[in-house]
Amino acid sequence: MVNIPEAHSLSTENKILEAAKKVFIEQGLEGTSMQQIADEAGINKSLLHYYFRSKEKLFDAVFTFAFQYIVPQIEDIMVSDCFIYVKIERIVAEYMDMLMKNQFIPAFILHEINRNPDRLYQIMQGSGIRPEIFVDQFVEEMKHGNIRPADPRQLIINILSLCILPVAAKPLIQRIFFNTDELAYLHFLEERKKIVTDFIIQSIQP
Amino acid sequence: MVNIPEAHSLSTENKILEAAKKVFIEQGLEGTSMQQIADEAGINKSLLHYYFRSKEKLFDAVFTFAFQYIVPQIEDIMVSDCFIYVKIERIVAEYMDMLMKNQFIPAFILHEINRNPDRLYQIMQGSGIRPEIFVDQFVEEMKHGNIRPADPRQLIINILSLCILPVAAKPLIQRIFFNTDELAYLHFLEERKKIVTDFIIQSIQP
DNA sequence: GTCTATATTGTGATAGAC
DNA sequence: GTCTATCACAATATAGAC
Repeated sequence: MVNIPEAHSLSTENKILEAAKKVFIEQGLEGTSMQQIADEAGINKSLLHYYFRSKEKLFDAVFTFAFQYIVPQIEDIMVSDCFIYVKIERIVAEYMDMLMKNQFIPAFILHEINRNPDRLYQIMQGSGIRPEIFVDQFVEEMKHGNIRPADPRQLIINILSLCILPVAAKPLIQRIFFNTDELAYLHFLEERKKIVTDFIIQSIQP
Repeated sequence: MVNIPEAHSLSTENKILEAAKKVFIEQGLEGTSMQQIADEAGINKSLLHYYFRSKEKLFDAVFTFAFQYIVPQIEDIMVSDCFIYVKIERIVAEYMDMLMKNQFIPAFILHEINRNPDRLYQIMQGSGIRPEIFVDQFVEEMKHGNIRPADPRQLIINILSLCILPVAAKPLIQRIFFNTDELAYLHFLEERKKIVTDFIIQSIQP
């Protein structure tokens, strides 16, 4: 095969997707117009409909990306075979790193979760996300006496809450505590990794 | 004064405000049309512009309400003179109660925080919200040796995260862990009050 | 595949009768 | 104060030339 199949086409499709990610994730479905996405991608409005049939379909592609991006990244760490306390330390650090690099995704997902739970259900069906992995791992560790007996669901939500909300509410916290200083807040989040890890580990020690 | 001034007018204005609260908070600024609000209020579209000049002005009224409703309610508990551990227990319980009764407000606020930080700044200026109260109280308790030395801002964010995110992400968590069972999730949140309180208190004990 | 032009519907907002 | 009718514009989406 000498020809590179659809090389040009794929490039345009990717330009659209990248532009749509940026604008949709920052402004939401209704807060975004097709014109904005076309401008961001540097192409014509009609091309959006050529590659994706409708605004909804384009949004679904972006939402699927964002959801799969933010949820299952940490499964690999969870099923690795290091000590549970090390796992938690790595999950907190890597998850917070990822969130800091994608600051708008948490509020974007939270908004969509509440605005359209049905779409969420579709996406979850199609993706290989397996929350049981985390529950099972914690139950296993409890059996072995490595962590204190407790509801593993509460523990999972504790970890996620402490990582996600400081990013989802960043502009507010940043203004209240740091006078909108960007670097100061990033430093605050960096310090937070150890604080959250210690916080969690202390709560599960037998 | 025998006449009840603007009795009829106030009633309509309130109907509009209540309808706007419901629709805006569930669907956001751009996700809501003036027609939806008028339908919800059972009145004509034009009346919205008669009482509030524009969609933005009506939204500002709703956002101000939601923001002032969710943020400063717990200041009173904080400045009361009971023991700090009792304060935290009461704050967690009352705050989670309030959030459970207003399930859509957290994601609504988080979305607006990211979408329009400037509006947030205006609202905060106008309201009497004083985050320093919490910082000062914790610093004071540290001086007296009642709680372990730590960054009070991290502590405040820990408490808020553990209370807010489980409500903001309710439809997702509910589906994953409880198969969308409403009562089961409310029970889960009810149990959570004690878990979060113990969690926090353990982390601040000297 | 990419563009221009256009169809069509929905939006926020206003004018004016009552 | 409340309604009907209507404006001006922006939105998604499509048709058709190239």
